[in-house]
Amino acid sequence: SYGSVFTHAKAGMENVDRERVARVVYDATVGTPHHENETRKERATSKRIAAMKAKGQGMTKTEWETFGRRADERARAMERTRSGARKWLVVDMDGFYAACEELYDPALKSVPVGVAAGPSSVLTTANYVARKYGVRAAMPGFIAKKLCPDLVFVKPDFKKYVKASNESRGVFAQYNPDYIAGSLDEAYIEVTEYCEKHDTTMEAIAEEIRSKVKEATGGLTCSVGGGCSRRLAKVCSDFNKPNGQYILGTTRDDILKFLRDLPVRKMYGIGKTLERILNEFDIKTCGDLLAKRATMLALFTPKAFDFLLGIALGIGTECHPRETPEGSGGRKGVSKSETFKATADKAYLDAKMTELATEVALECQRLNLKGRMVAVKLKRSTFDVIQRQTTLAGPTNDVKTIVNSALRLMRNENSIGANMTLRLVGA
DNA sequence: ACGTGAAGGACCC
DNA sequence: AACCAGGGTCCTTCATGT
Repeated sequence: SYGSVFTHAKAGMENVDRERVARVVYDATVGTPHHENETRKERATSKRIAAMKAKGQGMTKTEWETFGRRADERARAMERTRSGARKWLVVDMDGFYAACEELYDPALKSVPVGVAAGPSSVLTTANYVARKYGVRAAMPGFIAKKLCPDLVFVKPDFKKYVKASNESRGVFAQYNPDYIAGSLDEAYIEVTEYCEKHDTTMEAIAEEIRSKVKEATGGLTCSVGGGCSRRLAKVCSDFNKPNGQYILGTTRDDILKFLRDLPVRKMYGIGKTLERILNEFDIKTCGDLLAKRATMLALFTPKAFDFLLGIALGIGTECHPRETPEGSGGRKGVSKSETFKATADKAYLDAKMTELATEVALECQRLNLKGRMVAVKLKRSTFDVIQRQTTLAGPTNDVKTIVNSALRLMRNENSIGANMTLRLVGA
């Protein structure tokens, strides 16, 4: 199953020869430390699946019936919270970084483009020409080059992206200044009040936003999804990508029909691993998820069950995160990390860690934030990650305190495992 | 039984 | 020949103390 990250459907990749992509990825990576590490993680997942299956098989018929009744009860309880009253739009820019680069150099439009820091680092974005070859975001440059030898690499230039992002945000603010910026290229906008006040619809606003964003950015396109919750709007934003929109109805019937055949992998929060686990229990779509709710309740943790049931029913995330206790806090952390040619040189690693920890402290000062905990992240040449953390006496953003804590945490590890060869450090 | 800190991971863009 | 980011959030598990 290795490589499934790069073969699952993504906008603009419908006609890609997935077999070929899988083969090229495999041939290019088999035997590398990264591949070994992926295999290790897959084995851990296999073990987890085996434990879940054993637990399921060990349960009696009576126990299963109890889980069935309780799962039904949870579903009924969740149903009671269903409300189609809110109207959410999600705007997602199409191939954002690549599209920004094309704006400055239109010649790029007709050639395959990958935006990456270097030809061997991972792509942050691929334009739609490149996607035809199976090239996509998160793919290492050297594999992308194998799939598409003519691929043109462009280094990311965040000034361009911030500018375009601000231009698009000016449009979002017209509909709700309290929009949620998911990232530079994505926003959640609640338009319930706007629709009410201006007697309009999500469809009409989505059209407006798409044309205004194109205007404001000088030609960038975006896709818009709409629905009665952030979750549903988000999944809809991908439905007619690129340069399209899809507004889902807000009745229970509309939602369940939509979800019935929707692959679970499309939902925010379900990635490669969870997809694999669910597949093992014959769950491919959100409809399957609903049907197998008793299994979910029996085998997943309570939080995970609630999350999955919410997906299956299309309930949850109707409100702004600030309306919930958990979401009301601000920034949780500040970090800096860097990958380099793997080395065991202690002087080099110390210098790197000092540099990064200093940047973190300065960034905290700039943001007027203080931290109660310092953590370091070390990635070995074998790609396994070591994290070490320490709680401070009190909140601080003092450079010396943060640098010394980070160095102490790293040196501690270095003295235990002789010859630790690292390819990344971070604080 | 429960809160808390630490470590590891999954996931998102 | 070798080459797989960097910024985040959240959850789970385990050890530990009360």
